[in-house]
Amino acid sequence: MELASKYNPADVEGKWYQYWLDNKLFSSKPDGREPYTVVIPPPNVTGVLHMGHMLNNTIQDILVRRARMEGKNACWVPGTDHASIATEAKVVNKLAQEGIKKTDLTREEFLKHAWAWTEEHGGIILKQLRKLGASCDWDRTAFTMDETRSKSVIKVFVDLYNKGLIYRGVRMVNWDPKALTALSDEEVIYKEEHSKLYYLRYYVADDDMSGETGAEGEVVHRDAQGRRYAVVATTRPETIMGDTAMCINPEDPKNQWLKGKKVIVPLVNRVIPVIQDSYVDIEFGTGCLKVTPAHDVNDYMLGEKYNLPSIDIFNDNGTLSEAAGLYVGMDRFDVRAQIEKDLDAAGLLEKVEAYTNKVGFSERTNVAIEPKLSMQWFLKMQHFADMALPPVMNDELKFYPAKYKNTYKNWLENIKDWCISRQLWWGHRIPAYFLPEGGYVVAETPEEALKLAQEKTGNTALKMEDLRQDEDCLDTWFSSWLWPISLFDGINNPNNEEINYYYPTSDLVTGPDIIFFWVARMIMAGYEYQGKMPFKNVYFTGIVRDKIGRKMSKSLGNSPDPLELIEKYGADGVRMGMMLAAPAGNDILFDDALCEQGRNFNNKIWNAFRLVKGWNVADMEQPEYARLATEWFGSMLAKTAAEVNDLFGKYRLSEALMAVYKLFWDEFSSWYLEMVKPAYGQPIDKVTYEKTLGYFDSLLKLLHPFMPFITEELWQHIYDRKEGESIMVQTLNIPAEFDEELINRFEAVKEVIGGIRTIRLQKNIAQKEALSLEVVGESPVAAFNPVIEKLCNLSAITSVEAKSDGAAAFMVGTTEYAVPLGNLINVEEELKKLEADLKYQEGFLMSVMKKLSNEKFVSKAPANVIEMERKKQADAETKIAALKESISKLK
RNA sequence: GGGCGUUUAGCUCAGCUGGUUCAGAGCAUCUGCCUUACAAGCAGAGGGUCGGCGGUUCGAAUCCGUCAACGCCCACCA
Repeated sequence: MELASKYNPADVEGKWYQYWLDNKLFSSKPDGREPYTVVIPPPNVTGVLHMGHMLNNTIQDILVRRARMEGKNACWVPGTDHASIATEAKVVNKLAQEGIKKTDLTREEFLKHAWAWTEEHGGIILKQLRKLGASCDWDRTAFTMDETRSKSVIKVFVDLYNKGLIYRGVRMVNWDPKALTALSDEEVIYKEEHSKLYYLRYYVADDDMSGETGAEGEVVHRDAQGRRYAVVATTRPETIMGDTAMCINPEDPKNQWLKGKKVIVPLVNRVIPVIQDSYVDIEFGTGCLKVTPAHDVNDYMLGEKYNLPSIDIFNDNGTLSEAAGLYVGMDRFDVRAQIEKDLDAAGLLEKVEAYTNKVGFSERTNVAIEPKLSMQWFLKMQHFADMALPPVMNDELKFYPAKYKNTYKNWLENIKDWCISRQLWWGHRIPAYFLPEGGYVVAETPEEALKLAQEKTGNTALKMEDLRQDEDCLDTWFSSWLWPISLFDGINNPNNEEINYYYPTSDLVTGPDIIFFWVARMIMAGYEYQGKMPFKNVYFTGIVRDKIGRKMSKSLGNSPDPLELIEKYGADGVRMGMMLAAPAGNDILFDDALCEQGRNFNNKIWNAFRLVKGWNVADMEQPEYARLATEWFGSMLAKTAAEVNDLFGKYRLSEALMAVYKLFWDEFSSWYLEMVKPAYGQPIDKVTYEKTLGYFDSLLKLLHPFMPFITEELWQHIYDRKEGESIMVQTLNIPAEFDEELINRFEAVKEVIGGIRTIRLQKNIAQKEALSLEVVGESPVAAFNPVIEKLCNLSAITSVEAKSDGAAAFMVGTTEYAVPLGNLINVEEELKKLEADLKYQEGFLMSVMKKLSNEKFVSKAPANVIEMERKKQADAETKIAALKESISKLK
């Protein structure tokens, strides 16, 4: 086989992915093996792959492939999310470009467009995941709005309604004036905004102009005519048309004079009462608060408490309604600008200050949220929170990293009811049916609804057409929270074979940004509908940032196109690049250079393979150096495999990868292969060759979860494989035992070899020129002499009483080694080096002695620590003696 | 305003319940090599008073206190 000196991913990736598909290697069916299940966090159906997906799915694939190679029945279920609000927004935009307004369409017409859009753009992202090597069972591909999932959602809604956990009511909700829908609290993002604080004059109604100076501490404002007024500070002057009261703190000395008064809303000229409540902060602004029950959560609360009228001055799209009386039809922000001018002109604006406050924005449309009173459906959450908190806190269900337990706890302990209705069409329509004479019924199908309606009203003549189904649909997350169950049809078909086998799933890999949206709610649904946790472990990935720490975003243009990266570095290279930078829970600072490192590693593996496959095998005895090498590497491999195993158990994937990387590059390529490599043109013995292939095979298996493509390619060529065989379904069968002692001894051998190499480098002696090595006394690693001779091109290693004159010496442990160099040696340089070493050793000895002569140390420190110090002392003394001797000899 | 986390080499990070020369790894840098697997490589080397201060201890990167910087989450101050 002819092999290029560079690995070309494009030649192999497509081929092997197709091979895996053709041989159904990703598919999983329940059987007698232990299941390993992962459900994908479903990406938006019309989304495209970005770096966050790359990271997330690389991790999932690594875990899944690893589990598969551990002999488990691995099942990774893919799918997409209908992403109600995001997709509807896209469709609305697209229609708008074609000159079609959503409001001109019927629900059915709009949904037709939405489905067409979904079919056109849907699933692209899943195709892209294949390029990455994702080993999903594609036959199971699901969609949150496909038939099975939709039925599950409706069934759950009805069930929860019947359990009394879902209710309908008018509440203050987060209103998105662009998407024209209510949002849950979690969908609102608060951002700091530089705005203004407006101080407005509220004149006292029917003022008798009394109280000339006011009482102690009172602050009474008067205009030029002597009329009294209160000053109210607000960030939202455009809402004054909705004012139905002014509120002061009864304890506020400044405003005592306002008690029992009525004031006039500026411009509007409506007379409103002054109420008193301790909610008002005396210190803030003037201590006077305008109360707009329809447009502020706190004001709403005051309105309820004091039975104030509520005037909704906004239309759903954020323009002012007829009820406002002024500025009707204008946008809320235009009104703010205009009303400032008008108030000023009317002499009703006391002053304006710069002010920074937090404003809620819609997560999806990024417009400022308008608190709005409206009729919505809610899910009571306390019941769910009570179930979902303990298993996480007591680590039955583990979070990696564990710090997110705190976040989780905090949310659950302050849980609020979940607003689950959305004023959208793209989604699961709420199965509530309104009766002609008022009231409603909730049922899974219109037929059942009719039956219920007839029962409820006692009117058997009631027809289907008389019922009107609720127009709203459900929050997207109301379907996602069932994902681990609904994927196995556990809602519609409880206790079926699949749900019993695959549930609870094993690992969930997702971002901490959706811990409330999704993770927490899946845990709730899991306990409610399966009585069990939905997954055993949650691995929270970090956020992918660019190399200087900025979030990747379209507007910054700092987000690379994953597919271009794959083209440039190969899927394996990109996967490795992602993993090198991604310790669990830390944000990852992504840099192309990391993919380059991944690509280089691929190339290294490729070339090691070229070397090994290029050898000619001869029937000859195994040389001692090769025997030693194989023995050592066998241990090294086993040890690293155990380490990797441990790291996987802790979800420290980047460290696991690094361990394998070093094993392959340093131990296998730089040490092992160099040791067993026959001289140019010479054959290799059969035993060593077979061992080497075996090691290579093991290494490929260890690497496969991280780099599926190149490992498959080489695994297929390392031996002759049958059609249908694949590395991905092999089991990792690396022996568990290893000889730690052997590994340690070999570390000393490496030091000896390093010492000789350093001498060669310093003296500029070519590798071709053979040297000899003297060991003063017995070498503790004498058994490895054949290896040292080979790697250092030594003609001999001899044991001597005293090293010869003109030898460059070095120490490994307490043993001294020397390379005779004849006249090549530079006495002065050598002395300098030895003296520097001596100085260090003496200093070190001094610090050890200081400890040992400290009575408190000797009396309080544990015996083994003292023992260690004594050994340090002895070793240092030996070294010092040897160094001194070398120095005196040179002199 | 509350809570959590981070701070170790130029960069990204590891150092678990204090004690093997514990100050580490990868990358980057520097030096020497186109040695017939690989220059996307090989062989070497340099580089940090472990954020500051104080304390506990025979002994602190590690434990405690405090300060600082940064990051994240939660919260109704108009």
